[in-house]
Amino acid sequence: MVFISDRNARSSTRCNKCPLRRLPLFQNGTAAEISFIQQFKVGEITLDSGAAIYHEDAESPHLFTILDGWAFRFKGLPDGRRQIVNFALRGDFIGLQNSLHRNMQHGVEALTAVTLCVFSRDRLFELFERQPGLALDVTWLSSREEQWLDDNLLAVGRRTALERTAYLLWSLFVRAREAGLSKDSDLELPMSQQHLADALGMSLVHTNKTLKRLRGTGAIEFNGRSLSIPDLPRLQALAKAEGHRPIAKPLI
Amino acid sequence: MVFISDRNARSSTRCNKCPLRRLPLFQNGTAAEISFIQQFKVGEITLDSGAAIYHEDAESPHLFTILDGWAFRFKGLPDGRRQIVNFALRGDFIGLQNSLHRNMQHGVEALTAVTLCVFSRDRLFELFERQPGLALDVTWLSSREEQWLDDNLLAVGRRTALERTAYLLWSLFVRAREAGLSKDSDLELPMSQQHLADALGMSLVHTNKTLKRLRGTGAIEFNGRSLSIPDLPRLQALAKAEGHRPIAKPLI
DNA sequence: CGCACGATTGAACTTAGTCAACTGGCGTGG
DNA sequence: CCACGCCAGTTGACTAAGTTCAATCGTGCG
Repeated sequence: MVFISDRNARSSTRCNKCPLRRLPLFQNGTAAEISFIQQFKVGEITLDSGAAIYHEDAESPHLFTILDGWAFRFKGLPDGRRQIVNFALRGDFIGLQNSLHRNMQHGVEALTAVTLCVFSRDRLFELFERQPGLALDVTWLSSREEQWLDDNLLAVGRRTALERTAYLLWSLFVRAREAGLSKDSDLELPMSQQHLADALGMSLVHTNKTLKRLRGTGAIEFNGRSLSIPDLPRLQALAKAEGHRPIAKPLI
Repeated sequence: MVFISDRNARSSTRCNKCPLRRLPLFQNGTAAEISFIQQFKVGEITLDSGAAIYHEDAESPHLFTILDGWAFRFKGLPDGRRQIVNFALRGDFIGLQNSLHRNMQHGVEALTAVTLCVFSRDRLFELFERQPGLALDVTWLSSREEQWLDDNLLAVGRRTALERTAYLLWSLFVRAREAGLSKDSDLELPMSQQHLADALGMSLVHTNKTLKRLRGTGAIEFNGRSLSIPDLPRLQALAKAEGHRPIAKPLI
């Protein structure tokens, strides 16, 4: 499924020149760490929109960091119902679960064309042995992902449709802005309303109507896939979201 | 808040004699690892049912493994709505998020009286430096917790009330059985219907009615807090759950 | 006994899902 | 160029699911 690009064909991004690390969102990392990450990196891969990064029940020998593009993680029920569990964008590390657990039972799909840094699962233990700081970073990332899931679970389980939709758009905007993907209060979202519905745990029709209602509040403008948020605090209030404190995250 | 028992007052359980490790659910661990865990362990603490293990916004210097009893992890909205994000029982490691992230934003509460092994957050890095195998175990546990959250999110977002309730009881039973807490097909559950409702993302009334409907299918018997599952595969089918493959987990 | 608390039930109401039709943009083949 | 079909988005009407309100039941306990 996953095709690893030939490193000789086109040289992949050097970790010490990684464009992501320049963002304030990410920690600097020591020279030794960056050099280790470079060795840990097996190559780079580009996938088209809609391609499977992980299949829902296959095992994978790779871990990835998203260098560019959007993806989403999902789980499905046998009859086709699907829940998008989280979105992932550049800088996000994915695949820990798939690598650590035989039966991963969740899929990851490219939402746009994506470029991924590819790491070898087999060398993960080596990373833990030789770079305890990086190992702690991996764990940090894992536990932050867990926090996101907590947030999403709270949203899906206890927020009303309007709050939940506001929350999703608010959190996507905040994350995208940190990743340098927004211009002022504008953001180009890559997902269809069906994707949003699958993330919200609502039907497509109801998602559509809720978006309309949300537009009606004036908190957002949203036509096609262009989101604009004239009053972020108000959207946050509608979402009943707590303030967001930016923290520099590790980048692997 | 948290009171650490005096190790001199009453000797705490020795890790090399930990009663949990005898369960097939847990990996054996090498002598060196167990001895390190013993040093990592600061003490033991017993809390009454209803006590806060972590507050919803305080920072804590400790990590815990549940030695005995049940707890639950939850997140709340300002107006009092609450989502139980997961239940935890003996052998479960809790607090990684709270220790790694300043603003943890979720609480953990004792559901029954609980006994906890207490670890010092400050020594976590030492663990990563000196015991890469244990560090990987910590990460493994974290990513498995993440998988549970994925499952719960799928359940809350996409399963019907009946499926979702069946799923919750099924997964609680399977986990409790592995932890040696069930007798045959019987299990004493420690939580009220309000707890179940908060975990299911449903109202108390609807939870009650759904439980009645579920009893009506004959898949479960459930009076008071005694759950009995005469036909586990049928409950699993009602829950639209995939089979469960038992895997020995690390114990820290 | 009276009270507290969790469980249970019925009824009215609100929210969300389903079905079905329609719109508008965009690309392709005639 | 234009007709056509496709697909995502939009809308209304109807149905199903879930919440809220309110009352009742049962048990354990001071």
